[in-house]
Amino acid sequence: MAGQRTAPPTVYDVASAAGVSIATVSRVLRTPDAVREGTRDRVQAAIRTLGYVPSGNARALAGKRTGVVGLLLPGFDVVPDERPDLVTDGGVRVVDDRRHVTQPFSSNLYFDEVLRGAELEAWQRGLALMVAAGRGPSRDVIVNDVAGRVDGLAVLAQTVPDELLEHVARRIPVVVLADDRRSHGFDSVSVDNAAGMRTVVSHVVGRLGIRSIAYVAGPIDSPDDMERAAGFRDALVEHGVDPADVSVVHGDFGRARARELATALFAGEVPRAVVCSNDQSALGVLDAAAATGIRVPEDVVVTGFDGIDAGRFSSPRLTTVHQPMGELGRAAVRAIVERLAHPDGPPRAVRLPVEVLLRESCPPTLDA
Amino acid sequence: MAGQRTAPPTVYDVASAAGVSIATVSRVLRTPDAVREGTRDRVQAAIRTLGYVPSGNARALAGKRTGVVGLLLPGFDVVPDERPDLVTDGGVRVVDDRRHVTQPFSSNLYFDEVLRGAELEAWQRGLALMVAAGRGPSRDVIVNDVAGRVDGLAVLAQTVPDELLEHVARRIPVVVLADDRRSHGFDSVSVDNAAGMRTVVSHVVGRLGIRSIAYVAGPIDSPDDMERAAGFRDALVEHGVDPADVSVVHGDFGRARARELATALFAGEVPRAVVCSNDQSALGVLDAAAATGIRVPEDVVVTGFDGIDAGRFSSPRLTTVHQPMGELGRAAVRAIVERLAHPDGPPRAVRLPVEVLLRESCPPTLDA
DNA sequence: GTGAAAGCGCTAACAG
DNA sequence: CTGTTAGCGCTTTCAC
Repeated sequence: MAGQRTAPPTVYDVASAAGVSIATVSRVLRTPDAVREGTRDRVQAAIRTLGYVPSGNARALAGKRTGVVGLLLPGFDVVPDERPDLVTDGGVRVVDDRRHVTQPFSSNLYFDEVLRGAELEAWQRGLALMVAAGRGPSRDVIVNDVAGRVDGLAVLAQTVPDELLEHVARRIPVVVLADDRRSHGFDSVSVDNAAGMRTVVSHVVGRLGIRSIAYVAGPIDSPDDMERAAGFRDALVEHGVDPADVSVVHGDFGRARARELATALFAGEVPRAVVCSNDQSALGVLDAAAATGIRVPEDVVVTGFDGIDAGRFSSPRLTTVHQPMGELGRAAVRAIVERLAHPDGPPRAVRLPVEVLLRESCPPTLDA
Repeated sequence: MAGQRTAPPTVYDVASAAGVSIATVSRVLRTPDAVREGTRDRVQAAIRTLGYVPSGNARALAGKRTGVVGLLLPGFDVVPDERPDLVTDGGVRVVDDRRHVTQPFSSNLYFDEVLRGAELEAWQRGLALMVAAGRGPSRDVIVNDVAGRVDGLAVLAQTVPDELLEHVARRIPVVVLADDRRSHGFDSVSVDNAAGMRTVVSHVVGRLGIRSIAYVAGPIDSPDDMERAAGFRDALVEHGVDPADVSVVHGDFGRARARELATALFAGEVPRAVVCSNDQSALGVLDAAAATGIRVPEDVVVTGFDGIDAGRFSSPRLTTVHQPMGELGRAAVRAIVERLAHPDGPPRAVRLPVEVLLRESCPPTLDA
């Protein structure tokens, strides 16, 4: 049933088996109605018995379009998880997995969702999806490779250097995700970081009336962080808080670092709110609070940004600004399709709305 | 920078720009060392200035191999999540996301991991990955489409009907995942369900000395469930428990249904252990226990199977048999590559080891 | 309705 | 080392 595969049958094989020309075989596949029923049936029968599957490559070559869109993700590198304390029983490892610190974060990388969204949208439009990670030194090869096989390419921010992107953009449309690069001339789909941050902070300051605030920022070169920081400042100003009054610390978007920073912070005068530039940092702050005996939200409220899964499972559960990752993927595919339909015209930047999720770490109100 | 794309440059363009033949351009790309340095430089310069990206399709057609492997996932259908209680502030939705029942499961679908594993292995071997979901009535089209563009195809169990699979298997190697279909003549990569279940149950019966057991099974037609049930029975027999003494209830692998079943079960004589055929069911059992005031693990121990994320966050945390999903994906790509190298030879079935993770719902020992 | 023929852009002998 | 020349398998006019 498997083995012994010979050269796959081609249109020619089907054609002669059905006693027609290859053009007719092609028609049966692409425009069945343009072929007389009897002929069509014979061809289809031949296809079945020969086990014919048309070559997508030949098709793409002749048809000048591939029907495939590419998605370039940041390289997810393997994080070998080491676990202690194992016994082996009948060939099956048995591990004591209690009492370990619950792993820092869910293994659900955010781009899984982007990927699912992209796949869904591609499928709905009859397109196939090719994924690759732009990791390692072989990145150039990969990118060119993928670019050569697809009709359009979606690239997650910072996955590929601009120069490379510009190179492939001369062949196919490229849309950049989660990074508003309109200025660079690419189409882009991104999330409204500033508005999201402005909104949570408005809640903290405006609705909850908190004025003693600390801000845990991300790496200084992060475009996301810059937008969020701007939203943060806007909200402060809007509510009459002097930005100079809030203490800003720069983390690395990581949980561990945030925990250190927060521990130091809590050693001094504890602010009434800690606003974080992303969820991982916020979780680190929660860690620090728990370790220090500071209560959340009673003593300090904490907010994050991203909407990662782990924030739904933390205690207290994390108030955050949720980014619609699935939508990002879908919008990316849509953008490619549109650009394919309208090759000319100025670059477009799509902004996706975010959503503030108020959970226990910073609830709707402070009473109760 | 974007717009105004004209027909992409081809080898011919590069060749004439560099004053060489197309063969030389091809050589610069494939076997750079076979070209004199001066020539090579001129060609590379032409490539840069023209923005040349070789057509993967033409390449695949001429070279008789695509360098792409396909991965067919079960259709992840959109689960539109509806949330109540929203306010809108400055264009950003603000949602009260407290007090909701924590969503039934992590959105981390298990095949995300399979996908990541496959991508990683493909990348390491210089292959690209094409993904598609075999959903809906257009499945045949999708499958043929993908099959026509790749060198080999990995298919997640039950995603594609056998007949279709057999059809495409005549063109390219197919490997079935998570379902030992050796009997059908396909290569397969699967997980050792029976051994895993046998091992947890040995722990429950052998080490913990529990003899009053209930088993929450999955759908009767699930091959996974059958293997696990067999492992369950083996362990019982091995430890001298009469399988006829355990009450077996059939669920649907879903959390809600399991909760119902467990609630009914707990209304009668509460068993000392509930072994479940998958994690979702086990979580449902935990739900029922919590609602009924039955303590886990003091009154009843509960075990699951799969190792999904949600089991790490439940309370108590779930003892389970963890399946190496990432490895599944990697092994799938490996299997394809091997089959490509050895087209003939009998179908091979790869079995991946599982791991028992003892967590609080069924700890290593019952004292303390 | 159906067939003949010209490519699509590239690789891979085969000559020089 | 480099150029010539066949195709790879399919789509697509253009005739019939």
